[in-house]
Amino acid sequence: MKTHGCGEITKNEIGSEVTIAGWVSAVRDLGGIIFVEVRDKSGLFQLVSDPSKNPEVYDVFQKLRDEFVIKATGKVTLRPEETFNDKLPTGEIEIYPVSLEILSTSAVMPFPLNAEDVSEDVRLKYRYLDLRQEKVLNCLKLRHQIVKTIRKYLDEHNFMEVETPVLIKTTPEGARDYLVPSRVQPGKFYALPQSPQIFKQLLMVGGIERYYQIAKCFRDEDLRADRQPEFTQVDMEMSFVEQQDIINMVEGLLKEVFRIVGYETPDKLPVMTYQEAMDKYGSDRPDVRFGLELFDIGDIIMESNFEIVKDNLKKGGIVRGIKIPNAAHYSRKEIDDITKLAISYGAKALANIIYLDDGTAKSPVLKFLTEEQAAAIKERAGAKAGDIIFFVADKPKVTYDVMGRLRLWFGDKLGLIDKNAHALLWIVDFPMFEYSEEDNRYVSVHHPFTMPNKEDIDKMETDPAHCRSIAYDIVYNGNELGGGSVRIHDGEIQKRVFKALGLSDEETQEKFGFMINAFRYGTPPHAGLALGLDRVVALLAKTNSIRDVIAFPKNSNAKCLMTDAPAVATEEQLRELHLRLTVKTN
RNA sequence: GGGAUCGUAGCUCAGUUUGGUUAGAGCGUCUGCCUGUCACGCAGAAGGUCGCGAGUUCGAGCCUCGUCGGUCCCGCCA
Repeated sequence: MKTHGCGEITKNEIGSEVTIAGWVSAVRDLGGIIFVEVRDKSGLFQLVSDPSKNPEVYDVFQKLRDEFVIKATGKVTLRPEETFNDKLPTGEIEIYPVSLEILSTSAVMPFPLNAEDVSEDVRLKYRYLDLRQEKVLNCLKLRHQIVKTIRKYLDEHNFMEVETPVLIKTTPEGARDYLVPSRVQPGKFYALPQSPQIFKQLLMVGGIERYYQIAKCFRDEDLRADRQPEFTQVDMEMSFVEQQDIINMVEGLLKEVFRIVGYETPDKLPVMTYQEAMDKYGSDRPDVRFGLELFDIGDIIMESNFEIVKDNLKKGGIVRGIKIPNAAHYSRKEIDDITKLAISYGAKALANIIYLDDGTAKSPVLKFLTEEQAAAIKERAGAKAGDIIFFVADKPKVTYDVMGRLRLWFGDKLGLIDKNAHALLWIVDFPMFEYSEEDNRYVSVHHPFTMPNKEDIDKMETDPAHCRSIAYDIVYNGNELGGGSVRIHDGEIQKRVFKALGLSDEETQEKFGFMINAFRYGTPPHAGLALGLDRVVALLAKTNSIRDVIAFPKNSNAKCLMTDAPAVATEEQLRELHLRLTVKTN
């Protein structure tokens, strides 16, 4: 139907006849002469109607409106030099069509294309029109490039793509499952996978050795700008490997992916332990594009008369501080606001010491400290006249969290973040378990199939909080791109983990029996990782919402504004599924 | 589940402070004029249950309460 894409025609085609087809992007009717811009996936091209040159198409030109679909044939000609448009790749050429056909008309657009400020709900309702915008199209093009690159790389490294089921058995632990009622088995439900975790491990038992999948995953949790109810993971698993093999493989993969946006990643990425990340950055996904590292003054406080904090430390709490340079001039209100911010992050209080320009220090906490202790704190902070230090003393989780967020807030406020930087690093040695106040038991930090660190393995029973696992995350500019672990391939260790998680033998058997059974038949050591594809694409596209890189995303209430899903089911459907509603739906 | 914020023309917004005649602007649409535009230009016109409901009032876009919807955040997300 067409010989060229609109954006593909160059001056080399001058004199030859081409046929193009696409959407009318703009009509500029000057009375006699009419200019029309045609747009397709490849770009824009200008058509001209001139009564003295191609009068046979004038009537059709006059009928054209925005977003009509048309087909035009004519010879490519050079524009008069004074009318070159240097904003367009095709700005020096045009066509006076000898034939012009309207293939489809268009209703008036509900919102202007390529305008910056159209609200997202309007765009999502008409997502099929939104996709015509260059910016949106470019996001999908980038996503395609990235997926293509990933497939090529993994294929070249002997990975095999295998599809795993979407209707699966619900699994305990982790996020809330989406449930699908079974018609043929009344009262029973499938779950949609939160990830293909169990299946990819069983593929290893099955001898696949190297597996990957661009896998849809589902989690029924409340959404955020970077969270969708269904999202895509680049899921991979390898047999006969250790942590370093996965790291090497993924570094090679990321090198290819980042090359697409013109960034050459280092051959070896930095590796930081979880503990170091928490101590220095208050986060397991530290943004290392800037400093403002946290410091510990617990030992100094313990020598002092600061009884409230000392009590806290004795109960297992910690103290972390952050130094803000040249901030001593902050007003009382500014400091109050920062304190409120820290409280909103979960702190009970935020202490500060202001180092005035005259060399003296001002703080309500100085009365608890000797001069030596105050000097030690100043030195620990690396503070000088004109700086402020802020610190929090609380349970480790709260202290890290508050100080980590405060650090990010200051990094942003002080403009310390280089938006063009690419800070990739590995976080390793994650803890195996964390205590859940809600469930009154330990839960997996990663998942229950993660291998405990050999040195810590007996801590599973004696000191679960300090048992490290062989789990790793890849972090980019303060975002978790993905994570994985070395898996347990020994049934006995697996049973000990389930026990540490407070699962009884019966529960374990009922929920994971098939897996434990599978592991009885010769399980290769294996390890894997999954990347959050939507997030990877969003970050490389420099957009802050993953909705921008998903063709048909849902809104923050998990609703599709275009199709109005989810929708009510008919009485007949419910009856077939043996379901009765406890809410009125109309 | 909680917090913040928004909802006025097809789109983006002003008007809400201090309730008062017929609710405005830009873009878009339609009509006319216009032969080198590329955000074409010029002239004119159409276009509104002010999210919805109740209340206060002589009178509500504006005040009160409720409700629905959008966005962001907390909780949640192995």
